[in-house]
Amino acid sequence: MEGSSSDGSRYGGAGRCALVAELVQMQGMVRQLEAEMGTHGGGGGGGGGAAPMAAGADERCRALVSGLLSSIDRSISIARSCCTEAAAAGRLTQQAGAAPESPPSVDGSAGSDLGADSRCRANAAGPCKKRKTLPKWSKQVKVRSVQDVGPLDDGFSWRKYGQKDILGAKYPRAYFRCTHRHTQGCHASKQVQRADGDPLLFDVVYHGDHTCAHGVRSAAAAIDGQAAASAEQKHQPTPPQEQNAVSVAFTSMAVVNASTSSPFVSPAMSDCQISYELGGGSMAGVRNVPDVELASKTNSSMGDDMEFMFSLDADFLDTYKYSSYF
DNA sequence: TCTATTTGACCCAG
DNA sequence: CTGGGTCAAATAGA
Repeated sequence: MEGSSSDGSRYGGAGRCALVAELVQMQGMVRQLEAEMGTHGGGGGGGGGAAPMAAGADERCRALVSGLLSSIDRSISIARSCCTEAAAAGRLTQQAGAAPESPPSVDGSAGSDLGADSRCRANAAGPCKKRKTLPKWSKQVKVRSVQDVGPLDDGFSWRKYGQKDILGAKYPRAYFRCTHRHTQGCHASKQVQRADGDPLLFDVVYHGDHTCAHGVRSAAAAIDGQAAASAEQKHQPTPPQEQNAVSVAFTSMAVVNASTSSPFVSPAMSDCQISYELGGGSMAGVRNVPDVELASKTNSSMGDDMEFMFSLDADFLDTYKYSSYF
C-alpha cells in the first residue's frame, strides 16, 4: 500500500503534486530513451561498426542516461518528502525568514524551539512533542550494497528513538538523536530514509547542531581553515560534518567543490549530496557526485527554487560532461 | 546491569 | 481527521 493516491492532498497543493507527476513523466521518457539506446547502440558496440555513435560517446550517453534515471528517482523522493515538509519549512521561513538576523542559535538550544516550548505542555528539561524548528539540512548518501550502512556513519554517535512508515514511501523513516542528548544536552537529530527509487540511496536530514563535546570537537576540526566564515555562521549554522563543503549563498544554491578532507566523511560517502535549508532559502552542495543531482529540500517558495535547481543541474551537467568521470 | 533498539501510543500541525 | 515526530515501555544484546 503505497498510499500514493493521496498525494494530492498530501503535498498540500496541486503545484507540488504536479511536480511529482512531472518528474515521473521525465522518468518515463528517460527510460524510453534508455531503451532506445539499448536497441540502437547495441551491447557496447559489439554489433560492429554500424553503430552511428562512436563507442566513447555511446558510453558517455549511457552513463548520462543512467545518471539521469537515478537522479530523477531521487528527485521524486525528494519532491515527495519536500512536499510533506513544505508546511513545516514554511513555519521555519516565517521565523527565520522574517527575522534573518535572529536565527536559531548555533548551540542547538534554538531560540525558536524555546519559543515553542513556552506553548507546550511544559516543563523545563521536559519532553515536548512540538515540531522542531531547528535549522535543518539534508544530504544523500549512497551505499554500496543494501546491507552496507557504513557510509551512514558520519562520525557522531546517534541513538535511534523511532521509526515510522511514511505514506507514499517504500521504506520507513528512522529517527535518531545524539547519544549525548541527556548527558550533554545535545539536541542534534537526524532522520534517515531510503530513497524510493534507489535502495542504495539514503536521504539523511539533520536537525540542529551538535553541542556535545564530540560535536564541538568535530566542528572545530572542520572549521579549521575557514575561520573567516565564522561570522557568517552565526546566521547560518553549518552542518557539522560538512562545514568545509559549504560555501554560503543564502537563498540560493551553489555547487561547491569540496575537498574530501573532512574526517567525518568516509571515502565510501563520496557519492553524496548536501542540501542545506534554513528558513528563507535553501542551498545545496554537490560533491563528487557521479550523477546529475537534483538538489535541495525546499520551502515555501518552492516554485522559484525548483526553477533554479533545474538550471543548476543543467550547469552541473555541463561541467560534468567535461569532468574525468568519463 | 547497562545500553541500544523496537514498537505502539500519544501529541501536534495542517 | 490524518500523517509525521516523539515518547517510553518492552525487549534484546553486550
